[in-house]
Amino acid sequence: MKEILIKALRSALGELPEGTKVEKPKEEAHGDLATNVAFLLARKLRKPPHEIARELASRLSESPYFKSVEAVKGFINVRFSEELLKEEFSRLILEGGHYFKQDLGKGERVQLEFVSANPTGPLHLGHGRGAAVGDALARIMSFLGWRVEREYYVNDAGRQVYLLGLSVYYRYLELCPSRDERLFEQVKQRFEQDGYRGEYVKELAGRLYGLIGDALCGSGDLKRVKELLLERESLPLYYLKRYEQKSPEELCADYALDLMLKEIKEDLKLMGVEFDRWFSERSLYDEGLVDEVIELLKKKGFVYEKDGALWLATSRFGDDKDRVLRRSDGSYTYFASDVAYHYQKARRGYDRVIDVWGADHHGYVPRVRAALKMLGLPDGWLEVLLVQMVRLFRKGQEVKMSKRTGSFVPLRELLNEVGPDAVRFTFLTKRSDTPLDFDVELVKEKSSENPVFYVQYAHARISGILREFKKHEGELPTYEQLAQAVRNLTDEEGLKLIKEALFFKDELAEAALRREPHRVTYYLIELASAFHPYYNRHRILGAPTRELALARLALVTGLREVFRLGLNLLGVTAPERM
RNA sequence: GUGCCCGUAGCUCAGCUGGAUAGAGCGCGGGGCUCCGGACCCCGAGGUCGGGGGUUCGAAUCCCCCCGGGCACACCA
Repeated sequence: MKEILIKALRSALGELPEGTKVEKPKEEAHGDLATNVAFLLARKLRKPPHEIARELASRLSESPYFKSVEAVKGFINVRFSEELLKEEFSRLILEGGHYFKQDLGKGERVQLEFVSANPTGPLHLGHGRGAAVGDALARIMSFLGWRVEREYYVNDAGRQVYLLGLSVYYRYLELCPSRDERLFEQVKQRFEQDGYRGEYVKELAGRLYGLIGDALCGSGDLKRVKELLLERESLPLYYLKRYEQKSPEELCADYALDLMLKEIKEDLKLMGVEFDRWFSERSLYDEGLVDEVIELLKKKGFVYEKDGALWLATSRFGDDKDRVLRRSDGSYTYFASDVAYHYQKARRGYDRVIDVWGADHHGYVPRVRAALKMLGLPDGWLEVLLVQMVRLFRKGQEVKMSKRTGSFVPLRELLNEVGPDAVRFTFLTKRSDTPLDFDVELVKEKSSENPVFYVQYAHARISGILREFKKHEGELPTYEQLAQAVRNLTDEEGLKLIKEALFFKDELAEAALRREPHRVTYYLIELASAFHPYYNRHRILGAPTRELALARLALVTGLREVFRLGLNLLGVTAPERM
């Protein structure tokens, strides 16, 4: 819709001045669209804005696209002509959701990395938010012409993974009657310092014990362990491949990783989120990429040694201080693998990379950006979308979440109780950089009052109308017939609905360009809250004349396309009945 | 202490690359189909947009200061 006005302005003015805006006015009285060009031209033309506006308005009013063009206090307010609206809407009926396609991405290859939670525990609410936002954005962007790849970065290396292994090992030993007590005490001590205390660790240990019995209780017969696992467990066993020189802790870690990752994949699948690629951090080490990138940075002169550690001079590119790549004990930091990871992404040839991170990682942004700059990547190449924390409430009481202490609400629990649609939609009713208070009880109890149902209901209701028509007449009109029938729509409110529906195109574009999927959510709620009153006031099938009935049928058919596409892009189902 | 995010109706939040009279849902009070789906609709009450300065034709929106909350500030992630 905006495009139509912009084109008209261009043909009247040529190049539009910097800062030209076309927007939907808040006030309906100010037309369908308004523009500020007159203000911007005032200085250059040395004429008062209202005068320019008046001249421009009279020129624009010649266009058949507009019913009216008014100049008010310097603004130019236009209203689309009925013919244009109906014509566009006919196209929408004929083309379906495809009508809203636009090639904004121009085939740009963009990688979207999101969730990427450590596989050291089940996904919780915060991860769910990241999943909802990342996936919706992926859907929206790929609909609008970007070539999007979804990726999950698996942190399967490093200290956290070791601690997971340690924790499982400890819980496992607890279960062993024949354990070596001295060994147990030693493990216990380490566990009590840094271990993961969640219930799920006990479950992992219990399952392991069920599989391998006492095999790891003493000095540990690793070969026997592996045989038992292979024999009895149907896991991907990706991590258990090279077990020979591993410690019991490492073996436990690998077992836990396989299992956790499987769980995580199931959680996400339950939510309707699928990734194109699960990228293993370990593989970066295995393939020598960490060393390679450090070597490269060394050559460029950004790496130095101090206190036995290897540092990257990130402060030269906007970071607060330099960062360690390799500790004095020879181990690598997560930062090192992260740099390698992004280096690897760059080598894959993406035009752009979008990382969706939890806001608690925001301090991390400058150092990664600095490293990318050193590697010669352009400034805008990496976009980081920070998703704010989800604060969890139960009956008005905040529940502090921590994997270590094991107190958190698993995503799975919420998905089971509330349903994926409500969960996803709820996460997308907030701008992602606003912290979100999530009262579990409230969402559970109020589930029927959740706005998601309001929107889905609109879709189901229309579907019901179509069913009804079919029941009486045997068959629905063809899309061609409906596209024609739109012309006979006479009521003012129906035309307003048509207009609202067509504006989806602009809202979608905005959502994609600004990386703000929640705009789609709000749009849909608004469209639904325009549709429901209409339904209540106007009979569709029972309209005074058959002509009008068909026209209204065409109207709701087009609306249904919008609801269906919109919900779809949010990853929410559009049910035929509820 | 330093940096980032947030502060809008009783609650949860939109609106923020400046635009015309600040919105929605929930909650609260009152009402509505003999009819295509009542998970709906209609009416109402409810605001110093945290506070104060500044920028300009115009500020919830941009800048500065202050207050309040969150997060981050490791050779942890």
